[in-house]
Amino acid sequence: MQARVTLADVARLAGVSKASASMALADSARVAGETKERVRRAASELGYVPHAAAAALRSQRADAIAVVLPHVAQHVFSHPVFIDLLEGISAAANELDLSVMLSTARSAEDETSAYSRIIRGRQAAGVIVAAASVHDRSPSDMQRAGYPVVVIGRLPRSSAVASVGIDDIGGAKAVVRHLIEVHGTRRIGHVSGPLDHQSAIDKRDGYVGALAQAGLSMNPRLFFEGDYEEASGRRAAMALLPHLEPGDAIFFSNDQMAIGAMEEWRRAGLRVPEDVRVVSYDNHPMSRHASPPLTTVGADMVGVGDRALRQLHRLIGGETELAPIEFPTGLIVRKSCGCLGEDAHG
Amino acid sequence: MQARVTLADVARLAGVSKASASMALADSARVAGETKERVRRAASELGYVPHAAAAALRSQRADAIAVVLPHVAQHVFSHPVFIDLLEGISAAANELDLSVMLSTARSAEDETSAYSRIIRGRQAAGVIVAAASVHDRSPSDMQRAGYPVVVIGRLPRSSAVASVGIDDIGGAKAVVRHLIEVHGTRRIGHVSGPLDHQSAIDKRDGYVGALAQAGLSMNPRLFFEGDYEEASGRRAAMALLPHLEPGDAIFFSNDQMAIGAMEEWRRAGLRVPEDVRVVSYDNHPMSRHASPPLTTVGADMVGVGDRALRQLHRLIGGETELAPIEFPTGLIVRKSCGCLGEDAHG
DNA sequence: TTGCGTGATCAAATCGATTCGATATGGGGA
DNA sequence: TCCCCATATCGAATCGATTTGATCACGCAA
Repeated sequence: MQARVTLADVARLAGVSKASASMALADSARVAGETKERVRRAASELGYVPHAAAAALRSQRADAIAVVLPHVAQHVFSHPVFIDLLEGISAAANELDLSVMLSTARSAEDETSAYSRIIRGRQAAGVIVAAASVHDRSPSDMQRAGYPVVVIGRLPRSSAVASVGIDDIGGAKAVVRHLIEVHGTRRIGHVSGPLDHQSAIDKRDGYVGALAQAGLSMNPRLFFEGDYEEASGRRAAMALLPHLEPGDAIFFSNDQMAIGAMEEWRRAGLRVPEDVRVVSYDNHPMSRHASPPLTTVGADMVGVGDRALRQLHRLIGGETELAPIEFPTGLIVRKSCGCLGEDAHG
Repeated sequence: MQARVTLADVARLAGVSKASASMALADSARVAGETKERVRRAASELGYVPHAAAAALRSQRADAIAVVLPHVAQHVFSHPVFIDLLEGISAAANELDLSVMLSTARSAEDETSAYSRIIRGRQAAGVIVAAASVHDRSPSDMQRAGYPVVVIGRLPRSSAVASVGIDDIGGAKAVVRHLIEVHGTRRIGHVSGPLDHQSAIDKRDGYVGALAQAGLSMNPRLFFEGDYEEASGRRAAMALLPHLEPGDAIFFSNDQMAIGAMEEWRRAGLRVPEDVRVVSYDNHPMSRHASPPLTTVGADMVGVGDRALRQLHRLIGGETELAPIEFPTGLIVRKSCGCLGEDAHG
């Protein structure tokens, strides 16, 4: 392994002091333009790469941010959604010259220790927390302690933590309204996500709201609390089956549960959408290939990741009191609701 | 933000010097047991968390590793596969008290700069590179420069870089042999991945090998080089269509292309597996829900990630000349090959 | 010619932990 | 009683960059 090139080497080659070299590379106004040029040339000639730890130590700031995925979130974000988030975060981080640390915690203790190690050890200047449960106090604790935190997902209005979320209420409303207005459906059931998660709460609220606006009310027999996993969709399918009447529709709070349920129903001889209409949420890549292709609700998760990182960057930069950001959703109409126009190809 | 607790504070509370405190927390044999205990108590009482940058600077080693996903790999690993890898890496890293940095590069220049920033800046003690192209020199360059590198994916035998891969040759052979031996198929085509990637090369070689062993040879009209994306599966479907004869089979080198192709064929009135048998590779979650469910080849990608991290850890620890590791694959028989036994549920 | 102001450069302190040669302490043997 | 050795602890140097008060050089005005 070749010897490290240090700032002292660069300074020596450029014929200036370490101080000037450092300031030159930081493009400070205190050094003359000609000197800057000379230092920069020396640096690139030697292939100088600053030692991140040394810089971080002296300047007391890290050029990395952490993405924390609490274990409770592992199934809240579907894989593709999480990849999109990471992609958005990572691209924005590249642009802002920040490194991204990934921290997945498997248990609750791991979680606190991961938080501590990363934040208090100053490995990262701030944290993006993905999909915390509404009971999770860590984000607000950390924020109160003065650490920059951005939560991905909508937060209860009372929270003071910066967040970048999705308008799940609006998304759910839109897809339920589609059932009511386009298909004239009047009995609409719901398979929710785990109701200690804001996303699940919001989708349920949107669903209830859309019903109410149409003068309908929800039928408790057509409600099932799932956990976003496919298996719970299958369970929901069986639980709802005895109460389904011709022309009913079910709104699943994610695609995976809808897909599991549809397979279960097909096995039971039920046809979608002829016997029961189905709509869902997430626009998971799989939803396009389901049979029938799912009518669902999507959002720009890459954009969410991007904005989350930028918000965090502003917090790190000293800004405070950032208003929550909420991304809009888009209705993706396919066949499972009873619309025939679009093919799986679309 | 509360003031940082530093090692000096801990030492003061414990009534020892910084030196002893440091050695106590590192569980060194040079400090007495009773002292260790006192220091540990003081540390936990104050909530001491060591400053990672300071430790890294002095000891000249980082407690983080980097996962680099070159831009060329973005579509080589499907999302679920990549998530599994990350999960394995991340879990093992937690266990070994290492942090994980994620670096995705969008362009080739970004790539070198990302490598440099992370490695030469000593942010990470080593790197796991996912799915480099066979033309990518960076891994071996870095390895030659003395940096610990583990590549995920099989490498050409000549390479001296540590790797953790999948036995794609064996996997491809197994699934093609299934077509030959169980279904008696004699005309078997192949839609490969991009042939500058080892995984694509290996699957093609496995396919050719299985044919040869059965005394069959490949028909060039039934070959198509795709790029692992669904759209290229669709293109392959159209390109192969005119040359398909009843009873033919096509081996797709990943599930996404197979799914795209099957949809295209269905639209053209072709039935799978009645008119054309289909097998593929990856055991993507979607493959189970395809219609018909895909017969495919899977591997333990979480395990691969885990082993990759552990190999890297050994390299960092000074071991050298680690033999390449190759994970076995498993054949997952569903309906697309013509087998009827298993249902999508399985 | 001298003095002063300004912009460029420099030397030295600093960040927080680790490391190692030096020192203190205490017990056992002569 | 005295000395020596082993063991436990300590002081100070160190990692590499950043930062800031101090110094230097130079040009211009008096």
